[in-house]
Amino acid sequence: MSVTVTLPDGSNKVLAEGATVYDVAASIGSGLAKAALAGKIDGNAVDLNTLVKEGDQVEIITSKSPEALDILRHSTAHVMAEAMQMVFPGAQIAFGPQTETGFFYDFELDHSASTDDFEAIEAKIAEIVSKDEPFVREIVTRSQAEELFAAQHFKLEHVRELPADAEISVYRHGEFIDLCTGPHLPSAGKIGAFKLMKVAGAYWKGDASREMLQRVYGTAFFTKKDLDTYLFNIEEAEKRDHRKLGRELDIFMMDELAGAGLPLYLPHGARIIRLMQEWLRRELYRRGYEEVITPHIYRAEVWKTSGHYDFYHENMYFFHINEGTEDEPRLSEYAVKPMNCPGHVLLYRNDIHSYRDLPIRYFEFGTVYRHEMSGVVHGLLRARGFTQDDAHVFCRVDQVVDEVVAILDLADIVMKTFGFDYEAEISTRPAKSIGSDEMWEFAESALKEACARRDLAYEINEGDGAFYGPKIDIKVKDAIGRTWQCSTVQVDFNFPERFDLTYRTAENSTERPFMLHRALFGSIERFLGILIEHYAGALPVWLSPIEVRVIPIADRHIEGAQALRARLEAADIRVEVDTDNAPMRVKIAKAQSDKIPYMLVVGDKELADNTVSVRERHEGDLGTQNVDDFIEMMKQYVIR
RNA sequence: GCCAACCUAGCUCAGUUGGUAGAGCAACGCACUCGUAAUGCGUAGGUCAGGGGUUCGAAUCCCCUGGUUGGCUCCA
Repeated sequence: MSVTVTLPDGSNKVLAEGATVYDVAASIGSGLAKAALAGKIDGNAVDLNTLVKEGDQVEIITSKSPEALDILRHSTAHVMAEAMQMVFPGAQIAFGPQTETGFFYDFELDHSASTDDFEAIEAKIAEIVSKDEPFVREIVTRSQAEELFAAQHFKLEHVRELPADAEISVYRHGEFIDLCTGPHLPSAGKIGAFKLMKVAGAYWKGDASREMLQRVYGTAFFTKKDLDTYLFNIEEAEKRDHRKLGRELDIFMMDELAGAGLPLYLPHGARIIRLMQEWLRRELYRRGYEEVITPHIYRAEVWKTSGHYDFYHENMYFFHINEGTEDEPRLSEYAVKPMNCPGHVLLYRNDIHSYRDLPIRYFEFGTVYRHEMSGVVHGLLRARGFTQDDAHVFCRVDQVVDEVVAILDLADIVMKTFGFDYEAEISTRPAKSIGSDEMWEFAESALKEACARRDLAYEINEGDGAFYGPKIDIKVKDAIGRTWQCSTVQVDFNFPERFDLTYRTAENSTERPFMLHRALFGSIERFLGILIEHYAGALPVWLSPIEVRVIPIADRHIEGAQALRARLEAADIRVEVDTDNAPMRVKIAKAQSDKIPYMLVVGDKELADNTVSVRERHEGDLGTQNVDDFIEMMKQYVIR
């Protein structure tokens, strides 16, 4: 008997009797294969003829397939668990999947493992790999599984939670046996290169109330060369880390005296943030937004009305102040705002609104403070104090879709302007929520309709909405492929209700408006952090804190350089002069590492005939230009 | 908040088994006055994150606090 399988190139291949997927793989020049047939076969040395009928389509995965690396890494995780049990006798094993960049395995150990143990563990792994023993799949009954894992309480717990009809498969590798659905490499020798990366803590089943396990991260590749490339890329990514560049380019700093997650902006950083705001403010004014300014602190009553006092208490900064006398104290409680909504809601409530006034769009560059848990702060990307480009749109039911479309439109302009690709997600009603079914249904379909109207593809994030309404999130892809949540559009049923917001209809009745929250940058600081990494610090000219640096060749050219600076400043160009007593090429090198877009070299020649020698940071020497021509060229970078 | 590691000059980092600190860059001074990615010489700079303990002696070992990093959890 023989079967026909389909190979990766689309051609068919007839399998001889008794062939295994690995025979197929070998015959097409690959050492790794996985045959998948309705989930019944995986990449082990299974005799295809026992499982595949004539005419079945069998997919063969070779080491060139995208899935292959996942399989390799998951197999490496097994080998690592095997090694860990030798280095740490009695280790309890939990789960060990592959990840985007490698794999991990969770353990419960008598003594904490640390990176100091990596050498010993890696040596064991290498030893196991060199033995090149096969991974063998077995199907077992539930009672067999319970017996096999009698000494592994996490595995045992997992076996007992498997549904009654589940097929239970285990993989043996040498002495090591693991509960696992597979697939795996044919044998451990296929692991070409591996490296343990770091240790971390992780809760069993991701549940903070369960055991804290030790998670060991590693990565693996088919070849040493691939591993080296990966490690090199990590180094490159570290070079563009916004925390490193933020310090090198004088953008922001942190001081432990100030407190965690509280960045201080140096002049360059402040400049960039103001440029971002200046640009956005113009776009918003053109689209019917009105800028407002609201307090940074409010009496606790505001937060009791909004619900934050109960729901968000542990993330807020509260303080008390004596508004009485020393003898007769009268304590008032205040909190620093963790969001801007209440201010805008109070502004709306200040007046009676007609249906004709809507939509009302209030925006604010609102700095908020959230006491994030100590373990989560991360440079500018997750800070405790940050500024949102926050806006709230109060509108009628018939305006919701149009408003959301307009917001998506603007989000698209923002992302294109800053050079980002993005993806959209719609988050729907969570288990714990307020509002009627009709409201949720209306809001969710309004968001979907808006996306459809803009031809914006989106994923659905089931049950991940806020308790007060559904939302569209826009995630930005940065230069190294990571995604960050930035823009958000949310429908809110909570605030209009709690603050009793109303408007008068054409029939002179009272109606409750819809309230949309929206932010485009999200947090300006987070957006800046992503920008810095995206451009490796070389921000677009229009956002560069210094656009031009004038470089006098010798000391006698400094005076002329200062005169040139004055001319450029008069044309609103952000310019400075390098007056250091250093050779010109040293000044050039300095300007390059400062990522200054344009360097203007001036010496005897230039000063004599009113020209500049222009050097662009990426293009290099552009030759000589008239000063007036250069000023004219720079006009394109003015925000207008 | 949890797990682990880390904190030495402004920055990047050395500092062997405990014997009371070092380099490069930056800064400052002098010389050089230079044509597109780093000129030479010199000077100064540190309660080794802070506090407590062990010890004849602590950057080094132990404890506490703060901060940082990587994860987990969280992210109205």
